[in-house]
Amino acid sequence: MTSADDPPRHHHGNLRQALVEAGIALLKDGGLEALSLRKCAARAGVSHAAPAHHFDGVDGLRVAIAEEGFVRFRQRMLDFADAGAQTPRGRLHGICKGYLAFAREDPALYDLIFSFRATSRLIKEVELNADPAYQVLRDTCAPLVPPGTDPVVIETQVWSLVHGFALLILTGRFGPDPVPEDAVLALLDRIGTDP
Amino acid sequence: MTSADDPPRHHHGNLRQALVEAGIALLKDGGLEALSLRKCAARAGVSHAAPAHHFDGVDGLRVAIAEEGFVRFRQRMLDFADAGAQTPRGRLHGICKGYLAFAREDPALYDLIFSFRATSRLIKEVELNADPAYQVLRDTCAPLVPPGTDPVVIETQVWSLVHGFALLILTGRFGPDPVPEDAVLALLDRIGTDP
DNA sequence: CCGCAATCTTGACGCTGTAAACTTTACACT
DNA sequence: AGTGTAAAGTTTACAGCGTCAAGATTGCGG
Repeated sequence: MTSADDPPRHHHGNLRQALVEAGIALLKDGGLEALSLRKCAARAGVSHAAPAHHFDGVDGLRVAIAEEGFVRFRQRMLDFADAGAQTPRGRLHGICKGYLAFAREDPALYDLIFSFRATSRLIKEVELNADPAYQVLRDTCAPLVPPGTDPVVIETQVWSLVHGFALLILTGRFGPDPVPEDAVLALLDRIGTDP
Repeated sequence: MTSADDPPRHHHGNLRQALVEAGIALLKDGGLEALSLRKCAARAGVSHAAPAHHFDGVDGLRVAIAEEGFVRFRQRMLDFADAGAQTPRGRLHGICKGYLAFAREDPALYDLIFSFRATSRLIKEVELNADPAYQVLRDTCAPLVPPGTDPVVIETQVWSLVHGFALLILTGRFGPDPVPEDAVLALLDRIGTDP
């Protein structure tokens, strides 16, 4: 358990970080299936077994990459929220646009961070890393929750809508046609309002 | 069935179908990562290279399993739609419940059919197999499209919402808590209505 | 200065997908 | 009926993968 500001310790400067970045690069130009321990090791200039000293197998590497992925995911949402209108609705539009931007800019990394299933033994650790990103969504939804309504209702509606839309884009459902993003934003605007 | 010491048969009754079913069984009890050509072959009682005569590599097998998966997916939606109230809203509730039922009953198969990305060279073939299932959703949405509205808007809203919710369930986002399905159905009921 | 633990390397094993060469079966044609 | 050919299945082989064990290297604390 090394903290972030430890000085570079042994042979390689910071192999763990180098391996994570190598993995992110592999994802970016080869998709989910291109990610492998041996290729990360090769890209970092170390032997194929070196990563074993930093991660618990390939699953450990995937968790570590997801940790970094969630950091970037959260930042992308905040970037867009801060850039738009500083109203509750404005910020909600922002995080949704950031959500979609991240999915489009780095689809394989997006796939990776959402590739862990409830049945996985890793899910607890992943959720810990994911929580700061989810908190951004919760905080943005909070001002829009009508009195007497469970916040989970609003969060689930927003989240399902945007997450589903992002996945449909990634699966190519809309082809080369202009993506009906306005349809999603229109429905988003009705969440939390009185019918 | 063949007994143990039969000479090698060079014509399996319908090996292709047997391999697809073996693959679906593998998915069901081992998840996406448990699927392999060699295990399918072993389960079908055939040598490891036999599948090559029926599928174009492991990707071909995945496409073939997805084809069968979409058939079952479509049927599950129709089952639920036919079982509920025979009104436009009633049928919409039905297909959404069927959608979620399928995802919960066979999560790995659900993962598989939505695992193909827009950048894949297989996407055209997969979309062809997927279209009958998507058509069910389009047909169900059709009566709910307000005059002057592009049907794609309504379809995208319904689809994004339900697809996103199904994925969030699979990723374990709601934990062992009762899943806020009512929240999604409530928003679903507002799609296609005047604000 | 010495010992030790962390780090990295090498080598090996089993599993995977894939290709090539071979054998057996089914069927169409003369 | 006999034959030739294509389809279907087997065997063998090879490269890439994750993983483990054992050995080498490094840096730090006693």
